[in-house]
Amino acid sequence: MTNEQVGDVSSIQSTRLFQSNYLADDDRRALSAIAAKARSWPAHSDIVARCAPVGSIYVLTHGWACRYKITREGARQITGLVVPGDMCNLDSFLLPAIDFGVRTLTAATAVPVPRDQLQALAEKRPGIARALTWFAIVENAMLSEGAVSLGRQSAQERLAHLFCELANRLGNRSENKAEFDFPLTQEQIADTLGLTSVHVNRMVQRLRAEELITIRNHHVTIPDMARLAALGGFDKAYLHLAPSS
Amino acid sequence: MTNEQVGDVSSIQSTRLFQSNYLADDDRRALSAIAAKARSWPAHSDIVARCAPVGSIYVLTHGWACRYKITREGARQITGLVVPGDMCNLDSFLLPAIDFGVRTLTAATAVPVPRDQLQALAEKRPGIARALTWFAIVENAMLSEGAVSLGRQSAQERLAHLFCELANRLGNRSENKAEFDFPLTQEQIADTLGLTSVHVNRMVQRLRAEELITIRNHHVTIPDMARLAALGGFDKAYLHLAPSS
DNA sequence: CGGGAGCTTGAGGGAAGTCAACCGGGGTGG
DNA sequence: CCACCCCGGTTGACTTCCCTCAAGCTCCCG
Repeated sequence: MTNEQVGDVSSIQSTRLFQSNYLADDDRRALSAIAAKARSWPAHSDIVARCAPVGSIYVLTHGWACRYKITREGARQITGLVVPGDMCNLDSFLLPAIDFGVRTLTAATAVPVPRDQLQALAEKRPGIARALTWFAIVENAMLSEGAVSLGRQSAQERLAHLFCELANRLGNRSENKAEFDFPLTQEQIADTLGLTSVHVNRMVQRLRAEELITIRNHHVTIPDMARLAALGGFDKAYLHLAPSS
Repeated sequence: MTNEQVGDVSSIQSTRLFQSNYLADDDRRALSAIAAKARSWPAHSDIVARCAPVGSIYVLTHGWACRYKITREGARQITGLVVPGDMCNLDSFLLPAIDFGVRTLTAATAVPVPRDQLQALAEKRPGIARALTWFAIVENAMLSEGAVSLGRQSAQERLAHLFCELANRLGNRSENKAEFDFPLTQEQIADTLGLTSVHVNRMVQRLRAEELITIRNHHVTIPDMARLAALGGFDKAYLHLAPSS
């Protein structure tokens, strides 16, 4: 509930791309003009299948999704969580097929933006080109931080880091507290953090025992962001959020 | 030796950015015009310090470098290896300061491209804007693949994957064999793969024992790429190389 | 009320980490 | 020109974090 955007009409206007500082008003109008009709998916279905040709960039307006890859042995690694306002497959802007899949974690709605038209727009409107580059760079920064987490942090630290990141990305922090709807199962958390669901379970319990987080009804509460951030070695600088949040 | 580019004059012309298919001839001329004089660094020195303001993108022409972060506890994670032809800090195109450091691994030379001028160029020349976005997207793909490796592969698999990636990026494969100069210490490999140097040592020995790689005098030989790729679950698709290589 | 997905718990094992010592070669300085 | 030093590679013993397998539980939903 708390992180429902009131008045969200499932349109491109509610997305970070649209709200980018790099866009002028007529850039926004042009973008609105090429956005296709919003489409919805049930939970656990592919928005974009791995290596399939894709003609659109999907901008998520409702629900959660993830980018993921499957190893030969069948293990899954989630390489990025996609929350409302994010682009699912920015890479499709220049790549006709992407080597990862995008799958919904909940029922979700996304606005397709046709690649050809977006490319044409970027050609004529430097603001749009720059906004896209900006998002690619920020995605880069998140992946780099993820590499540090996967490579050099313990399971507990990774969990703390993940919850801190989401609290910031979802943007409903108030002072030192935060809470947000959180639809992931422990198995999906495991696939994000490079762990097993069993171990995630034990570590979540430990975080609970230390009163660092509460998870109930798919809703996370963080009573003391500073303490959780300290545990997870979290510094939001890499998210490059607008100063307001 | 084998991967020296003969005739490399330490200029921007030898870099992947310059050779991008997205650039027209006059884009290339404009790019050459704003590139500053090449600068050299000794081994193990910062090209860009973490969080320091940076006014240029550095395009590496000689030697190796890496992007890295240090955790609170002092552990290092290398988030990307930078080889000749690569950009060290593409992120600086839009970010006035980056939250990672770029450090040379060997003596190295790079060409600084002033950010302001590059931005102005991208504004007027869509080809340049698109080339930059392209590189950001490919960097993204490499980081995503790295996440899979860090999250879901064993030490041996990660090593095999790393050597396969480098063999492809350095572009001197011939049929099923590959060899290239490789300046990293085992500790630096460890920092790349999220391991310790002791464990890297043991696993490298195992790869050697199975005749999958030879390392001598900072030179790697891979007698059977297919076998190493199979071990590392490596598929070069994510590198989005030009079809020629 | 039954079924299933997801959470929880336990026992045991294995991959990788830690600590510590030794080796070996290339560079430096006396 | 040789001795020394230091960095990087190697090896061994021990530890620990996380995985695996397996079973039981809880809650939601039909």
